[in-house]
Amino acid sequence: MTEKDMPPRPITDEELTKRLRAAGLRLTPQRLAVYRVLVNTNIHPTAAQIFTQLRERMPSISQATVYNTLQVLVNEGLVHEVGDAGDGSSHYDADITPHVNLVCRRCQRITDFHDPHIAGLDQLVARNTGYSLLGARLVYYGLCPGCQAAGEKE
Amino acid sequence: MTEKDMPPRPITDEELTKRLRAAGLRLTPQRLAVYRVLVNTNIHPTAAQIFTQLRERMPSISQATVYNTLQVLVNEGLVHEVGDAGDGSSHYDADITPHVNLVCRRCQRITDFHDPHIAGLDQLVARNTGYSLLGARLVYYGLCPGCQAAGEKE
DNA sequence: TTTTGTGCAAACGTTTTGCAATTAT
DNA sequence: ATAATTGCAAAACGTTTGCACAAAA
Repeated sequence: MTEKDMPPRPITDEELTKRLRAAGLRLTPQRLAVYRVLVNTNIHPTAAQIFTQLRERMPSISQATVYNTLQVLVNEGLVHEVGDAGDGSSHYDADITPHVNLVCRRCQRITDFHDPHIAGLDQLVARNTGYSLLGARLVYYGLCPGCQAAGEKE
Repeated sequence: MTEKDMPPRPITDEELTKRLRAAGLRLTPQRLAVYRVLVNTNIHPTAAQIFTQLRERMPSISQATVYNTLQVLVNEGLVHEVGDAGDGSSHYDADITPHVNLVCRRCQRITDFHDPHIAGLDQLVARNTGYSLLGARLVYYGLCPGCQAAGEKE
């Protein structure tokens, strides 16, 4: 078993708190909750999905707070905005390492693809364009393997 | 003078018509006009910008037609949707060759960056994810050289 | 105590839709 | 002829904002 197959060490609230503080943000229960949802999911949720999920355990939270908080987290670089996945609303990702997002046009699911070459692209762009880069949004659209198989049957 | 420095051969209506027909689309003056605007600009306009520009020479065109047409062109793969550039609306690009879009967070301008490695990334993703790819949206955010210089003065 | 964030509701701007008239094939 | 596209207006949708109150520093 190699390292990449190991289950990820769960990220503690302590760690998340540290990151929020390091970004110069005030620590509110809402902020921590939004960030925690995003860190512990792999579905790349929308603001509305985060709001719905949080409301169960935090019934007083408002939609505006979720939107505002996401804006703050994105501004501080703690979270990436993946953008629209074809459903009209923006999706978010707490994985801020260089990687590609894959959007399936059929099942609308978003997955990650990590590869060392992607950091290389970042460097290539920075070196050749003169931009000082603040972030990237690398998204491919297509049909995931499952939906390709399903498509053949119909 | 190398080929990449040569002025691009202007794209004729004939050529655009051929592409629309090849995609199985009916040829309407509105469709050709929207496509022509997109092919002949490098500003990666929004639907609203295209609408405003077209209205000068085609006063009867409606906003809905521009939106519908863009949807059709994107669906047929003739045009790429770059997405939101931080201004709340979606930008479009008639250059469908593999390339990166650079969005300046300060002046909001979008430019293209072409490099052979980008087609390589497409292949890498296709090979390693099992997706059948339909399109890509590769966007970097940052400060363009001009805005970096301007920023230092303020 | 001062500053920042929250929650609510209303507002905003972009994009989509229903439908009758028009146009492309 | 018939099937698709247009234009208009209205609607829908995601997102943002103003403001009074609450909470964090």
